[in-house]
Amino acid sequence: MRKRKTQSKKAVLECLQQADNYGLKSECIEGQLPDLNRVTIYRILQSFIDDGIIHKVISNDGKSYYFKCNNCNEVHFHNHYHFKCIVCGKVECMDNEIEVKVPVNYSINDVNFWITGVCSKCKN
Amino acid sequence: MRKRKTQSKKAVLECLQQADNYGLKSECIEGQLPDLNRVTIYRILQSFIDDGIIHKVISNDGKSYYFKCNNCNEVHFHNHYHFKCIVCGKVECMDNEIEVKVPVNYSINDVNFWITGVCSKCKN
DNA sequence: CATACTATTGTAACGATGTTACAATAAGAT
DNA sequence: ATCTTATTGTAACATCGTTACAATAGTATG
Repeated sequence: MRKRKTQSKKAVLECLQQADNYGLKSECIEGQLPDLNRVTIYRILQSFIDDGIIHKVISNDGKSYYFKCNNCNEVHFHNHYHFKCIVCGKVECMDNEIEVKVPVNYSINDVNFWITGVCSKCKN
Repeated sequence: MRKRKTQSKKAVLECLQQADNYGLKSECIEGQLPDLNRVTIYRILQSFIDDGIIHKVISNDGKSYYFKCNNCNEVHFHNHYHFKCIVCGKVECMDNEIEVKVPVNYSINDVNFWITGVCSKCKN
């Protein structure tokens, strides 16, 4: 028998889908699904990552954010950045590509770019 | 009375200076200075940050790395990246600047760029 | 539908990283 | 040499995440 479709997984996935291109902290999912155990949420998130449904990015404050994958069908190489607004606290997955150059004989496996600032909605 | 020069601070600073442009984890400093208390090391590092002598960058695995400041005399705005080698595990502060563009009406306060890969020393 | 198998979940405990409170120690001004 | 207080050590706590194990619930089969 393989993976099962459970109420818990469905609920977590809905949370992530509603967040759109905004990332969610595990803590935030806990808040939205108080009936689900903390450990269960971590396990479900990890299983989604294994399935390639979501990806996890660690922010510049050391906390994990989970994103529903939209455009990264096959490859999970992200040469774009994530933006965290210091006013509303929301984290956005930005499409803008970033050109990356490393010295000769250095090779790249993965990148993790964070920009902190104020988003357009909070700028007035 | 102001800040005092202590043996402990001297020892921690030496660790950081020896590391050159490589960053150190608090854990690593603990290993090099077993006589110093864990809490003391955290406090000394924080005081160095307050003094502008070092800066702290959180890596893409969520761990803190501490760097002795070399070129960032006044401003601590880092639009360069940090490179972590997946073979030797060392973290380097890279000089290469990265051009950052954000959408209209977004403003930047800080950036945190990490690249994971293999450094030239580990490539063979 | 009833049953059996086992993936999933809840509970408790642990581990790693970092912080706080408070008493003991030591830097340095007098 | 003494006194003030910044610094340190100890213990405890906080957060985020993981592990072990028993209880629960999907789902494949009769």
